[in-house]
Amino acid sequence: MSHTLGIRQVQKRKTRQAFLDAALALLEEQSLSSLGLREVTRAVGVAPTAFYRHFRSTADLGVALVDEALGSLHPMVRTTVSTTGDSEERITGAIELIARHVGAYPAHVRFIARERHGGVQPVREAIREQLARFAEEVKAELAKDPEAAGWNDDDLLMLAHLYVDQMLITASLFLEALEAPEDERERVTQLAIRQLRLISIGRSHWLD
Amino acid sequence: MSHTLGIRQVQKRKTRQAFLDAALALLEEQSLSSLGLREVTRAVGVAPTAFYRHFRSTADLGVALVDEALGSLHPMVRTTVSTTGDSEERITGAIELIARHVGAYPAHVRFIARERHGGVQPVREAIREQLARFAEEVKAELAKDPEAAGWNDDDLLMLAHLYVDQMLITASLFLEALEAPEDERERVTQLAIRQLRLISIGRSHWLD
DNA sequence: TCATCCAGTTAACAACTGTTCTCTGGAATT
DNA sequence: AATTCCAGAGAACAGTTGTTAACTGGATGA
Repeated sequence: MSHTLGIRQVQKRKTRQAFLDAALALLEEQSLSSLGLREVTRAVGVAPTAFYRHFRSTADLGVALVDEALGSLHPMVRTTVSTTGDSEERITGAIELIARHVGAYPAHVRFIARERHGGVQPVREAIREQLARFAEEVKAELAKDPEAAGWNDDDLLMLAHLYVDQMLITASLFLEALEAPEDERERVTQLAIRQLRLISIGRSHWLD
Repeated sequence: MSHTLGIRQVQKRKTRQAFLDAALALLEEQSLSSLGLREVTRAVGVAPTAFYRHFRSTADLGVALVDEALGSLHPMVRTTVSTTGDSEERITGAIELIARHVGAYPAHVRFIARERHGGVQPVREAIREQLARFAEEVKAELAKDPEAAGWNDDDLLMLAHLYVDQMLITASLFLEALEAPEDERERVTQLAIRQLRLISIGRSHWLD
């Protein structure tokens, strides 16, 4: 069942990845709606027309970037939410995971934060879908927790969305603090932890 | 102390406002970093060079738009937070106010949501400053509430930021639901109310 | 071995961009 | 009444943009 790719397909994949990498780099200081096709091909070191062998448009490339940035993140979210242990441990664990991820893939995080409300409709839509999937997955994990007894589906999804949004806000804060001194990042960490803690408290008294 | 403006200054202000209006309209389907100077002057019906009489660059225009969109909003936020009454009444009141504002100034709201993490640094900075001011003001109002007894300054500011971010998330959801049928907007309203309610519950048990 | 395929190239297109310098005509100042 | 000021116009600049068509040459499959 192994699927050995020919030289041709391997080369094509490599070029395609070069497009994604170059675009992501260029998008650190501009939005997708101002990203030019020629700009990307120039950065890759390839003729402008080669672009069309891989993408219909820059919007199409943007959608591919959304998949790259968020597609592989679902398992991580699931395991993070479902981790057993003290509520406080889970909070600090989640925040540290976010901090680590932002440190490892800052350009991806920046891209998602920027284009979530950006000027390119298909990309906004793709991000919206992925975040909705995250919320559904978080909801499914929350439902397993004994604390979810008595909660209805709507309220669980409401809480899940709160967590997902909070995750993005925190990621964006870490991104801004990336180049800042260590104590600024520590400040962000403490802020994020307390916000999550307050939500957690609200959660545990929801049915009072 | 009345300051009557001459014909010249009145006309200049009018043209400047025309630039802001035209730009805001063009920004409904693109980001500021792709907004061209000529594009704006064409929409206003004026020569490209006239732009420089009012703004140094499109980034400069963007900063002016931030002030227009958020500058006049501070009194509204203050009075909303400080409104007396049942906690539940204050929540529904705040959400309805947001819904009304989004309905009245959708382009402004879209602009802020889009450029908060957008590709133009001075504009991001201007938005960040305004939101920080909002948080400080919300914090000041929260501090007056008897429920704030025993809270330290850091925690009050943490809560204030949570409210401000939640305000933006809600506004963005209303924006997406603007053209949608009435029941979708009602769904958003109910979601926002419950999220605010959960935060409010967390707040009241924070010191337990 | 030979015909087919197809990722990437080359050349050309009309249209667009930001910015400069020079000019104009009516408002503002003296 | 004479002078200064200045918002906007006009023309020109060198570069840029997306998209088309026709091509090349090495990998692929018969």
